Amino acid sequence: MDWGDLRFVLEVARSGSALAASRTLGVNQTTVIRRIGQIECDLAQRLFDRQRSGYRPTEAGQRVVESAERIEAEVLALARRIEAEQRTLKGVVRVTASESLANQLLTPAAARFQERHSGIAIQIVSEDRRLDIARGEADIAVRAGSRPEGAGIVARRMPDANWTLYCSRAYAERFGHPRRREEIARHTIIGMEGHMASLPPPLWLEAAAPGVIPRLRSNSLTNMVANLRAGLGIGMLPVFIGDDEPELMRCIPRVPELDSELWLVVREDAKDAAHVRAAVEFLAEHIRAERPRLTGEP
Amino acid sequence: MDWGDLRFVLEVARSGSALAASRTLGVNQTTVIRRIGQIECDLAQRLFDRQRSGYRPTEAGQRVVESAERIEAEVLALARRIEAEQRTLKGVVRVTASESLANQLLTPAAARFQERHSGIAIQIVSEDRRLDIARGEADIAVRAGSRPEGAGIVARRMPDANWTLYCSRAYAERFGHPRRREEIARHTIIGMEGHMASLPPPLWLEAAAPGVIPRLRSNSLTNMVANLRAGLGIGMLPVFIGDDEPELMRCIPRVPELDSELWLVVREDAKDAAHVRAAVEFLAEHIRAERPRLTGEP
DNA sequence: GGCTCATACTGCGTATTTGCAGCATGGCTT
DNA sequence: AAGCCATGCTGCAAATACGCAGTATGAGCC
Repeated sequence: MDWGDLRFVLEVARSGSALAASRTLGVNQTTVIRRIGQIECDLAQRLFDRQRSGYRPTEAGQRVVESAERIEAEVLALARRIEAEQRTLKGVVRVTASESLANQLLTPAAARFQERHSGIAIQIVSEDRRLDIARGEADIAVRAGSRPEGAGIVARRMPDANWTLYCSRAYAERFGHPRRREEIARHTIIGMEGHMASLPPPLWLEAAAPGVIPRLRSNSLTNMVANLRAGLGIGMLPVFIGDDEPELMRCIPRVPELDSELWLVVREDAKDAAHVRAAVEFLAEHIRAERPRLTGEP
Repeated sequence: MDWGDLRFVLEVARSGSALAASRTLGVNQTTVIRRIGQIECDLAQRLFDRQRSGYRPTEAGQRVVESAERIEAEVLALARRIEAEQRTLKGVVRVTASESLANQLLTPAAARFQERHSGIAIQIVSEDRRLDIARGEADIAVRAGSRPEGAGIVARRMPDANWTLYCSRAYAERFGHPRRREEIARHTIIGMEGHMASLPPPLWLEAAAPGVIPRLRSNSLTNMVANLRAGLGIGMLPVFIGDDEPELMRCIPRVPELDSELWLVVREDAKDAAHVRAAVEFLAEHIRAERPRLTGEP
């Protein structure tokens, strides 16, 4: 039995058809069918029901898929570990954060860091999914929300990022804007979607207008900014983003409960490497220096 | 990166050379070298130090080997599960026990079981290592010792198997034989080795003759019987084995502390299948009927 | 110290695998 | 209802991997 065939089983189960699987695997569709046939022969066990609409895993096939998933996780973890090690050896530091945090905090910091440490290369990566630090997808991360848990990482608390309610100046002129929590329910609310919807500030906003279902939802802060600038309603933003937009204005005074924790996360394997250490210290210093912009206080 | 190459890495690390690995893998030695070269190229990472004496894993290679070991365990578990399921579907029951238990308990029971259930095939497997029931290497096991632990199995207590001290009649005529615990130290003791050495009866014997190092040790009960019959000394045996040997005789009266627990273990996945259930019930009944032979009491 | 054995590496012919193009069929949309 | 798209399957040629035989070199043994 060839271990490599498990990868074909996994991909066919995921795609639902041999043809679709062949594309992500980068091989011909006939090859996929042949490999599936091969492993079924090796195991003397039918793993897929052949249908005109594609390949559907049998009960036994489903169990094979589950094993293949665990194997894939192991292989990916291995590849990440090796890549991370090579990165370390080459003196490269990889930093990840959400798009807005990367733009507002990482990019300026990286530029200044380069002036001082020209020998250390910095890669800034902001992807939709949270990269797995412990597995070596990145060395450093800046994360909003509660303290990151998990083995293989070290987390350091940064200044909180305060959120508040924003609308465009045009919106305020036309409709007025809420000045207190009680007035929020009379306005058009732009909600949040996805993993950010569970952060305290968006929850606070929805609680302030009970029963009101937002007609519009953003799944990223960039999109929220665009919606607010278009005058589509009122919505929550971190002050370090909202205050940067001249077309936007704060609606309500600072609410301390709307502070969101900010954490600097370092991969434990990498934290003792000299160049990672240098980057972490610099970043921590830089973010602390940005405290006024983050908290919205002097 | 081809998952199958990990198997080559694993085997080369285990064998210490590409040539030796090629034999166990059933391929040519050049193929092994080429596949190792391939995965090293894919990972852009040297995994083995080439030496005249063979391939020795580098630090990175060692980590790859550890991942490959986990993958191998997953693959083996998968293969076992599938095989166990096919066995169930074909109505085959696989029973395992140590050699002596298999001969004394399983074989006679299987013969009588066949008379009643000719449609159910019974495989009796006795291997050196304990087969992994939970992973489907067998459906039923008879185990001596403390209650078997672990997920995926159900254990049922059987009558205890009593052990006592034996010697050959020839030995007794020539040297006399101990009649009480205190007289044991004056005789030649045949000890036990390996996993059986930790069973209570052998430990009791060694404790009875403190400081005496047995000149001879057996690693199986079959071998112990042979040694005793040759008159090489005195040694412990379960009474269901010792009493069956006309050339051997008990030295001391029954000692209740020398009871060894006996457990009937069933794989949880299989225990509800009709034919497995039938075999378990029959075996339990049979072993209970053998209680006099096991305990040495009427 | 010389011998044998095991090992890694190279060149070449073969065998296996893979890709490609074409065909048939069923579901989905218009 | 009819066309379109995606899918699975088959025959043939190319690409690729494989095995074999031979060479060189170091380790272990007598």
